[in-house]
Amino acid sequence: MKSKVTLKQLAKELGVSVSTVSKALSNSEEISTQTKLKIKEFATLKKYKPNTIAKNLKNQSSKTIGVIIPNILNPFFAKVFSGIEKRALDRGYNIITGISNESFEKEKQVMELLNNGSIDGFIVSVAEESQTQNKIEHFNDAINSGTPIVMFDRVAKDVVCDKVVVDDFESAFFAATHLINIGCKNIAVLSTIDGLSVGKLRLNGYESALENKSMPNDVKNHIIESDLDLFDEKLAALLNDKSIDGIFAIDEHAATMSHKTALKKGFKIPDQLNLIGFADGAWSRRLTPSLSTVSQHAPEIGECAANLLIDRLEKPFTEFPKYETIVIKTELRYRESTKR
Amino acid sequence: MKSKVTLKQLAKELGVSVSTVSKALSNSEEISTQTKLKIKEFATLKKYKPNTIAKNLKNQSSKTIGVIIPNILNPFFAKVFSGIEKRALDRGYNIITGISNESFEKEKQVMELLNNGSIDGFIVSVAEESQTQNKIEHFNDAINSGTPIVMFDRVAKDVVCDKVVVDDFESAFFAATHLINIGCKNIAVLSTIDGLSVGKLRLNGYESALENKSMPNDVKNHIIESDLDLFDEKLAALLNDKSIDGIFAIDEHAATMSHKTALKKGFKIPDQLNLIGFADGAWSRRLTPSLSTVSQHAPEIGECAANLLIDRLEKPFTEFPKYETIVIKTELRYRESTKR
DNA sequence: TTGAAAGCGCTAACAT
DNA sequence: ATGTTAGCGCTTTCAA
Repeated sequence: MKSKVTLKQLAKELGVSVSTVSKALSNSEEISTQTKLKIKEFATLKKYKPNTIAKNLKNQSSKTIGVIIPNILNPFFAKVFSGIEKRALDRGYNIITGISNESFEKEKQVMELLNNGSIDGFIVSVAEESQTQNKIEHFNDAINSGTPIVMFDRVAKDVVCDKVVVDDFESAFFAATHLINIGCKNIAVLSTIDGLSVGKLRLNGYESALENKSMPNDVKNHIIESDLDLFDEKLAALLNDKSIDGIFAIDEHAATMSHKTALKKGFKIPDQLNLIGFADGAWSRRLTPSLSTVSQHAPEIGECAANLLIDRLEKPFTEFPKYETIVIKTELRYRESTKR
Repeated sequence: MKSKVTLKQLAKELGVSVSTVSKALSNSEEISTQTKLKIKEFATLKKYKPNTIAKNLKNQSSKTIGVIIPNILNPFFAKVFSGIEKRALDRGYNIITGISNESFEKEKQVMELLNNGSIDGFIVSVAEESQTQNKIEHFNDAINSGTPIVMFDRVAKDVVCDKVVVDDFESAFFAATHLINIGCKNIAVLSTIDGLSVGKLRLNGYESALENKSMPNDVKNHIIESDLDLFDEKLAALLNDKSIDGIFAIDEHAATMSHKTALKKGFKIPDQLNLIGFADGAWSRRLTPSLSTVSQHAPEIGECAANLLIDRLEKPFTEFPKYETIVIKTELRYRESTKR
């Protein structure tokens, strides 16, 4: 049953030394063509598979990347994850996954668990708790122990490492400007993620857009509330005001709930009310009317992060580390929830 | 920078032997309390972390599970995945992830890549291509090489291993019966996954429900079409028939599209048309009206699969392997798309 | 061209 | 109570 063939066994059965087999299989010049041939044939016959763990121990590297994300059910992270996986596999790396569930403790626990030879580097999107409380020692610990980190989307500004982000400010600015351009006079902005860096940036982008167009930035049109039940209540109250003609939703929950609540309150979308949200899931297309969104090119973010990390891993240590922050452009997807 | 402390270093600096340090850190009875204390203190001071790779090589086990899923963007798989991750972490295992993208080649490639000591066992949901073409050698290869597999949801019936499935037949039977009970006379059934085992079972369940209630099983009300564009066309054509008063959607695409198309065609849901679909994503709640679904308890499936695998891994080889197939019960979630 | 031997970091049986 | 030694599977220098 357990058949695991080793170099040693091959060597014994062939009557040669272990090192000869090793060299032959790695196509070394030192070995004669015939022995190489013979050994290789025998190895395939025996279904020999080199044991990666042993190889890794030898090389002091695992060819594995630890990916730590807050929540795999969030389609944005799921998409980034696929991007990472794809790129990593292409470049010969495996992915070990940890899900922080937005918890600092879990994030820290998983990172410590993995940072012991299991992985060569981390790709991380910071847990909400770590970000709001600015807990970053565990990141610095990893970096100081020689394990590079690439952060994406939710980035800790005080950690010095490579980063991949989206132009949150600009895309919010652009989206809000679009609402103004199609004629909205009374735009509401909704956020349940003001604790996160990206949430703040998006809100700022919205405010700048209003200012830029000399529109009043009326705080009664703001719902900034991270308690989701409370958020839903406030939203229902706000939408009793039928003069609201535009909504900019900064996160998925806000986008979903404003779509649902507006329909329930009898708004015609997009005739009376135009709706744009930050969203990545397929569900934004599935809604009726479908939702216009700011798309973050999640798969590219993942591929980019994987490239950054692997580049750094494969760069000799002598080269001076210049950390980069790469900004991925977003795209406004015009669907049925906004007027043309 | 690269600080990686080893047992050897600790031993040297403390002037004791490597094995003393090893034993002390693993709290061996053999070592005196004071030396243990001294060594432990020093180890924490030096931030010693045992190298898992070395430990794994020694133990001939990696405490890692390879999870191969067709598509992480599918919320069902994402949920199962979280379940696996949660359970595995609790039981001290890591997860290495491979995404097959429904491709047989990729599935095979990833499995071969990992089955070399990197992982102790696999949890797999079979790629569509492997399932439709019944390609299963790569599974048997893994099993024969001593690596156990647990399959979930999409299961290869000819592979002998532990399995976790949902009672697809019964849940479809139950859902269709519910449609009949609330008064539907002219029910359509929609599937884009008739190539998959689960698709066939669900269709059978639907048919049995009709038969059981002596309803005509009219094939013109069937759309069984895996080409999605073609499916959408056929669906639009079908819904010109305003006498359709119930839809049973066997997969996510069918559920989504029937909701969207029915609204577009002017059906009042649920007054004129009752809709039930197999679905797991949060999006089914987000639709207006929200979608009644057959929920598959995805996280439990994941936890169950992880438990099965780890149980088998930790069972001594002497015990005779009795393979199990565990059936997880589904649940019908009544939402706004069906009459009460 | 081939083989012997050391070593990656750790554990554990076996001395002392 | 502590140390010596061998070995997990592989690579790689060095010797033959």
